[in-house]
This record gives sequence, C-alpha cells and structure tokens, in this order.
Amino acid sequence: MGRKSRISPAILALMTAGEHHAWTLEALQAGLAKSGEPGDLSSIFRAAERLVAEGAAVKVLLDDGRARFELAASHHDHLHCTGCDELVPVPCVIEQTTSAALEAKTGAAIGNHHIVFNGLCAQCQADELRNRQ
Amino acid sequence: MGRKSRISPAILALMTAGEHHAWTLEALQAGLAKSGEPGDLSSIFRAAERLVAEGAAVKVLLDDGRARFELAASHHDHLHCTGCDELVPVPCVIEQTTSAALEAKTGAAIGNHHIVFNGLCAQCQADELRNRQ
DNA sequence: CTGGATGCAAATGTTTTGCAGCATG
DNA sequence: CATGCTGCAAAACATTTGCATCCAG
Repeated sequence: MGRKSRISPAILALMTAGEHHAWTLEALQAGLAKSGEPGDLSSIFRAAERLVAEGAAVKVLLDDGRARFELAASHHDHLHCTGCDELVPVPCVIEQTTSAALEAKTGAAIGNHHIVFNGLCAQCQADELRNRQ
Repeated sequence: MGRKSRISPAILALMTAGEHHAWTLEALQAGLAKSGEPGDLSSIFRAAERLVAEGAAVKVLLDDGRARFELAASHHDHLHCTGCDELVPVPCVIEQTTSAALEAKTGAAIGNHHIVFNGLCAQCQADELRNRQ
C-alpha cells in the first residue's frame, strides 16, 4: 500500500539527535540535507504535518511568523531567545488551579495554553556579558 | 511639516469605542470604513505600526498567522476563542517571583512574556451549551 | 496494480515596501 | 515648499496546494 516515507523518520532522527530543540522548516531542510536526506520544503512540510497529526510532533507558531516543530513530549513552555533566536524549553509554570481560577473569573472554558517568554538564553547571556568586558 | 494623520486618530477612536478588544488589520479597515474613514490596508498598517512605535498600541501575533493590534494598557494575557476567534483579555497569572524562579532554574535572562490560552469565551460557551439542547 | 510519498511549480494569505501625489504646517 | 500621510501597485515571505511521477507492498 503505497510508498514508505523516507523523510518522516529522518525528521524524527534529526529531532532526537537534538541539535535544536525546535525546528523551523528551513532548519529541518538544512539538517536533513546535512544528514544525506535532502528534500523539498513541501515534502518536509507534509511529513512534519503528518508527524503532528500522528501525535509524534507538535507545531509551535511564533511571533516571528515562522512555525517550529518539536518532538511531542511532556508539556513545557518556551523562551524565545532574542540573541540566537532559538526556542528554548522552560518548565511550565501554570498550575492546574490557575486555569480553574481563570475560568471561574472569566466564565470561559480554557483548554490548553502556551507561554512564550522573551529574553536571553543562558548561553547568549554569557556571551553578552563577555562582550561587554 | 507634513500632513496630519487622518487614520491614526480614527484607529484610536475605534479601539477606544471597543467593539473588539484586539483588531486585525482587516477588522480595522472594516471598522474605519463603517465610521466614514476608509483607507488602504497599507496605510492602516503603517498607521498601526506608528501607534505601536509611539507606544499607544501593541501588536500581538497569533497562531492563526494574523497580527492584532490593541490599545497599550496594563499588561494582560489573552484567550484566543476557538469559537468566535476573538482575542479576549485575561488577567496575567505570572507572578513576579515566577520569572525569577525560572531565571534561577534556567540561567536565562527573562524579559517579557505572553500567554495565549485556547478555549471558548463565556459567550461561545453559552452558545455551545444552548445548541446542544 | 494501487495507495501513499515526493518534487516541482504555482497559488495563497498576509504583511511589507516603492513610488508618486497630495495636503498642511 | 518641505515634510510626512495616503493610495495604488507590486514585492516579499512563509505556508499550502495541484499535479504528475515514482516506488514499494
């Protein structure tokens, strides 16, 4: 029944290798090319969406207008580093009681959430300090 | 020195009137047209960006790929209603101590943040319940 | 054979920019 | 009359889709 996907497993391998935590489509394309699995952006896009549909990956959209894909794992939020533009995972700080409190206060039915912090990751903060000296 | 902006004050008037809390460019264009101040999207875009630069408005980018503008005011976060697609304000639940704790834990320098909750606003939740009966 | 995966090209949707004209301080 | 706002058109940008092709079961 149809062809086996070459790109999907390569994406998962890339993500597991962990050069980044979250991958833009272009980063995926570059990474795949580097590991000998070049592909068209549209094919990578479709493979990534497939992974999301299967629950193996999640898609995160950022204020810079570019989507990032990462391995589906326990929920966490993100720090968008203004230095290196990486999307760094940070533990979730929304307590279970918090949504409930908000629901009670606003009358809304709250499902999931996503927090994006902006700032400098540890590495960039170190670089910043070093350059100032 | 140059012409007085017709669109900028009209945008502020619209926002203050408060039909929406956050406005997409198209919503702004529609609203302006309805109040007798039609304008080109590019002009509205530039006026809105100007307001952001002046600090009178803030720009929020959402996962649906469309930017929204709202009056600059005390910080709050948002509920993106999956029913009516409105961006509803909710009080911020990030304590000052929370960022500090995250900074200590991650080594990052955290500036601002933005939380987007997904769910149904009070109105849509009521509609949902009514339609099920 | 058949159903899914891929590549190429093109469409999409929104934001952004170039440029000429216009208004007003 | 110079400066900044406006409209129109087109570029830019990432994403998404159409379609023909290819490949493994």
